[in-house]
Amino acid sequence: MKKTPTIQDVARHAGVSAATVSRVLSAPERVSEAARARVEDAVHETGYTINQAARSLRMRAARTILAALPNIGNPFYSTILDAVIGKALSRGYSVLVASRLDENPNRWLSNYLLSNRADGLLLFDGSLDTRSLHDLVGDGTPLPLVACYDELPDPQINSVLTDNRQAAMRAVRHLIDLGHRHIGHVTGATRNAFPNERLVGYREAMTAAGLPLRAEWFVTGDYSMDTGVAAARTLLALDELPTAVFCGNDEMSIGFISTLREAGIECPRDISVVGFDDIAVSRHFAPPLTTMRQPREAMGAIATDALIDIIEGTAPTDGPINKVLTAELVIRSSTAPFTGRHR
Amino acid sequence: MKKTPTIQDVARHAGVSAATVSRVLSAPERVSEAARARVEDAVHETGYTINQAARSLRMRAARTILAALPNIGNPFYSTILDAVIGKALSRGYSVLVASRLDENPNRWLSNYLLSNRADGLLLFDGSLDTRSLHDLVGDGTPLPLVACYDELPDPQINSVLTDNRQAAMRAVRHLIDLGHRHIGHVTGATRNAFPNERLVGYREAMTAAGLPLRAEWFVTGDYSMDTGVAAARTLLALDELPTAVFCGNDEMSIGFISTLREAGIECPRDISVVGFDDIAVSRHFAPPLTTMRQPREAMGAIATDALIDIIEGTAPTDGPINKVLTAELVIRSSTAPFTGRHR
DNA sequence: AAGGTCAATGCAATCGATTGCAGGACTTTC
DNA sequence: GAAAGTCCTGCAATCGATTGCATTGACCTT
Repeated sequence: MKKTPTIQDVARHAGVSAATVSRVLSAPERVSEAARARVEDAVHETGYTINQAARSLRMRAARTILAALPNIGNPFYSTILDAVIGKALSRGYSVLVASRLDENPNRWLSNYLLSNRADGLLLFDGSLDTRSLHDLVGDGTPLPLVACYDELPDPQINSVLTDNRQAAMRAVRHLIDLGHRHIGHVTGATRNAFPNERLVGYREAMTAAGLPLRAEWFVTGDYSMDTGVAAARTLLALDELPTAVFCGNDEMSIGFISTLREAGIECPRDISVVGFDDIAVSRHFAPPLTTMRQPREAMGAIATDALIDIIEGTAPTDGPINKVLTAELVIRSSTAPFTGRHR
Repeated sequence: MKKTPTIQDVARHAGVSAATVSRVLSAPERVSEAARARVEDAVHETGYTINQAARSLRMRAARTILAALPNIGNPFYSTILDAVIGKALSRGYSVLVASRLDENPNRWLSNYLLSNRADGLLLFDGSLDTRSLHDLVGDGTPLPLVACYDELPDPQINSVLTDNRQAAMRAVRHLIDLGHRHIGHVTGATRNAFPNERLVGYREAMTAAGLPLRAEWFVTGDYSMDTGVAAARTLLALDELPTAVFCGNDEMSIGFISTLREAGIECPRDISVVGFDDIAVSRHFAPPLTTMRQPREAMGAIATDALIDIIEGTAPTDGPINKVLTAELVIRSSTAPFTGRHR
């Protein structure tokens, strides 16, 4: 029946003013031993919890960050989000999550950020174009923002990301080292103005090894399993298959491999496949996938730390943060030495 | 440089009072055509966005719900969460996410709910015991709460869940119909006082068919792939394997099947496996998994709708909501008729 | 023309926590 | 003993939006 107690109720209980209660809670050393004890008792007795809305209004800070993801259903993002939430919690922040904001990003962003709901933005969605980002950053005081997605954004923007180009090169290099010469690529869609770094890495590795890029072995998907399936169908329609394929992520690899198998093409016997990300199932897939493991937990934690540092003004101010992480080649069973003969 | 505009700024711009601006925004029909137009222009010019903290304080409502999950990294939960976020958005609510709250649930809950950060709780985590729930519900006015997890909770608590017992029975029944008699079970841990409904369903189906429950074919995991692996190792150490196994979820099925394969036991040739949930990879796994599909999107959407109805007081008040959804048997290739001979 | 109705709008209190400023009690120092 | 300093605490303004109540004036009715 009784409403939740306010700081005034606690003050009355302890026989002090609301100001003193507030100080006990946020700067205990500025209050006498005796008063502190009485206030602490009163807090306990009344079951007081701070009203965050009032605090946010007064402090102009919500102690909340917004994580914007293209799709939480995707295990890649959900792992990162897990790390984000953990880190945010340990620093006393809550996490609001927005997903699938393809429809009206600006409405979203203002809805959350310019309205004291969230103090900063962790952006995992590369589909928001650079203009939107700049509009945000350029709006009066810069908006606390850390980008954390595949394509390299504007270096002016704070970012934490893995070196996708290097990683892709190493993945392809691995196939080349195994003796493969006919290497295809299933790319995820390039969603914004930036080049797809994994695709660029593929091209560079091929070119560096003096291998030709065959247009018919290059298929575009969207990082979903279904487009991995579609990619396999596309290749199956050809006269000649590549002996190895670098897939833009593990999900496409899974769809790709399982579709080939239905057609009698076994991996790695007939075709080697390298994926990207090392999602949870990759270890247990049949065959276990060779893949470039992205340090997802580290990504989430580092990006969150950086964002909160920016929000709290404790970040170094000499230029934007541009942290680059390195992916790790995990060799399992979806790749094997090339044993056949070309032509 | 200039701070974000307030409702006062808009009022000055439009030559009206703040009250009128507020009314234009929330009850346009109560304001004259002319004033409305001027205010709308002023809103546009100033780039005004409402300060949610102030609104929450005044309204005693945050238009935010809290989703508490055991683990977002798990694709099962992340799909539900996606639906939750979509539905919440369409009703004008934001979603705060808490994950892994095993450590100190009460601190969490008060931190979020009793402090005007969130208006209600969507609980996906069965590890919070009934006592905690009741403490919450019984605290003065009942806390808007909808539970949404595997084990059937106290019927006093609003809930949206699938009929796990029925579904488990149908899964086992499917194996029996295929001719299997030696059927094992890999169960997820029972995390609270309630019985694990999938396990109960397994037992009932077996008993109903007059089949014996062999203790050595019953293994306990925790719904992770790793415990699926462990379960397979446990069974491999036995003299005699079951010819079919019902796994408590798809992730354990995946770990289970892949580990058996390494030991030369092929699914479904040597052993049939039924999973549960129908997560995204199940379709593309090798073999594609036969499984009980839970209507995850529907679960998330219905639970969210119910919660918001409760928050807004538009829910029917005649007793708690107890919605039960039905899982669907999806037959793929991990199950096959029993062809061998027993004994 | 007086009185009544009604729509439109403004005034001012309110939500609950924070904090600059000032005052009181007490100690230190010369 | 007085001035200066220290420590603790309370007063009251403030953050920005909402809303009950009062006021205004246009228009209608008799």
